[in-house]
Amino acid sequence: MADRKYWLFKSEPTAYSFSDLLKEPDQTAEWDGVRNYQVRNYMRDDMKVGDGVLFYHSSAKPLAVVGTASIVKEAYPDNTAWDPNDKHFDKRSTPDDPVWLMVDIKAEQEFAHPVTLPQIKANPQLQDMLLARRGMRLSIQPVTPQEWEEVVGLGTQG
DNA sequence: GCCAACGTTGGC
DNA sequence: GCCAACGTTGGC
Repeated sequence: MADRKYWLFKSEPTAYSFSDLLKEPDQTAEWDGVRNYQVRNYMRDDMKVGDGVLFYHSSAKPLAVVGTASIVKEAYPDNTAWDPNDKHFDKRSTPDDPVWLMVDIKAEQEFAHPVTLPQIKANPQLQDMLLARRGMRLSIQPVTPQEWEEVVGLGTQG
């Protein structure tokens, strides 16, 4: 599809890893817990079924993109926001007026060669990746088609 | 509406 | 464990 977009999803593997995703029924998971407006807006306004996802492990060894996934369900209310027992509970969000959204992603492939952060920083083709920027903390970031090609190439072929 | 204080993220 | 870079909060 011509207008397929690409994203990078960060996750701390101690909280949720790519192998956790691979173990899910149908290798599909709800990406809940997003509590940042910019990230919510990316999900709400720009993410479509079929978009590509680079799955990145943060605060981990190694820091690396470890595989790919795709969007299989577009933004819909994040019900964890109105669960008082949930870590990400937010009383401003209700079923009638949801503030926070989530999408579903499905694993596509696990990289034979995880693409590490130092590798990304050293690669001239990937100099502009938001991930490599100091202070870039968004848990979901847009990725260009060129960056996608490069990272997937490195991940699958080394 | 400004901005200092605070909490969080996340690489190092 | 440190701390820079952000986003959010709350006093004024």
